Amino acid sequence: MANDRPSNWNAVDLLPAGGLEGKAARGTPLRVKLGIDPTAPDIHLGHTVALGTLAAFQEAGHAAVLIIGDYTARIGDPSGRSGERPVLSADELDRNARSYAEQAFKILDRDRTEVRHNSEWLAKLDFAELLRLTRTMTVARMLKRDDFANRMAAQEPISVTELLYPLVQGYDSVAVQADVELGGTDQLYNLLAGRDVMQAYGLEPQVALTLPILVGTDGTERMSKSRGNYIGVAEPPSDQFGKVMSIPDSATADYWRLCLRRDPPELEPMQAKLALAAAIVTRYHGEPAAAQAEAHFTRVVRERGTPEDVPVLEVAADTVHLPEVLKRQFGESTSHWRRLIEQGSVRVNGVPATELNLPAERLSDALVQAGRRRFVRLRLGTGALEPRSRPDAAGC
RNA sequence: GGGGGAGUUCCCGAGUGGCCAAAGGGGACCGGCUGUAAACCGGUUGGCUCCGCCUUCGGAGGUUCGAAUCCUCCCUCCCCCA
Repeated sequence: MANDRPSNWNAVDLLPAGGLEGKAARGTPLRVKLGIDPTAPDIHLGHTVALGTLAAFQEAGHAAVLIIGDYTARIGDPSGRSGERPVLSADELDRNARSYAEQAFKILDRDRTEVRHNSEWLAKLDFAELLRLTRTMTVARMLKRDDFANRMAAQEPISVTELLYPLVQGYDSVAVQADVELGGTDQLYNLLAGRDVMQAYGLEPQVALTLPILVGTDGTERMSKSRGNYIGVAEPPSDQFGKVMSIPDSATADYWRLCLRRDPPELEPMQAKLALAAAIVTRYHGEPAAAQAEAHFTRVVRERGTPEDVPVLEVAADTVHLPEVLKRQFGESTSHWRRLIEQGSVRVNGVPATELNLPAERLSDALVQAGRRRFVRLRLGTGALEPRSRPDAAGC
């Protein structure tokens, strides 16, 4: 049936040829593995490409095995890396692991997903077993892969631990007896190494299915938290909407296919992107939230209006130092806000601010806008702006 | 174990005694324009009680009127030979 066709899986590679059909012919549900290392607290749309395919296998009646790489994260996957990954603390990894699984269920069917943490078997792996594992691979084969070859050429460090990564990932496949493993195209090497490891352990090698890499909001680099070009599945609706709108037009079609597993609609670029943003927000927050996010976008970004909900900040009755107020509300430094005020991009009640201090009489209920999208309403109160204001009773 | 090289502001990367808060690029932010938080063009990009002051160039000392730049020791990393 149509569901079993690779086109439905967004697959780039499906190796070996015919392998999947062969396994499917057994008639029993396949065990489809996807591993995610909890290196950051949130899942973003980049992760959802493979998760979506895993969900598609689920729908087709196969078994989804989601591996939270709480142990492999300690090694650091070298795939696509130009340098070593920073190692997170055990606490952080635990926290991340929890939120990962939770967020993954926005895509997967919770009741039909087998979630495993690879610490379950890797923590018990003893040295003899590790040695057995390392004999399945040669250094020459390892160093042939692009990531390492490039780093060698650039005289950059490669740790022995990193070399171990593909083997350990392969060991995961042994542990869960995977029939198929999913991963981005950058995972091809690891997925194939898994085949060798399985064979060495007397198992039928898994089928490797690779998926396209989703570009981030910049439209060129792969989506990743560390590059700051990501759209998180747990982000607030209006942020998701805005971020989707910020992707280049050229990326919209891919987003439709990879994030939503749908064909892009035949619309003008702007309309297609608006529809995409709405569809993505709907998926993760529901339709009402999507409608609100779109309204917010239209109002604030397209029409340059004021949002419906503006946060209120209490300030003391003394003259208010604008940079300090902005720093309080939005972070950054007072120097940063000074610069923006100089550039005329901070408005008080719609008028560009020319002075740094705001006299008390102009302060009451003042709407302060910093740049296009940041707003705060000031309200007189006891909220003393340290350190320049003295403790006074006048405020009450 | 021996020899060589490197650590600069968010990132990459110039800078080898004062003209350095430190070139250039990337990123980010702001502005213009626009169909968007796209594209394109322009500006900004250490901090502060901000036209002056303070803190930065792996760390700690030292030389000097003055050091990212010179000296000493230490830490980290890379390469080559073994």
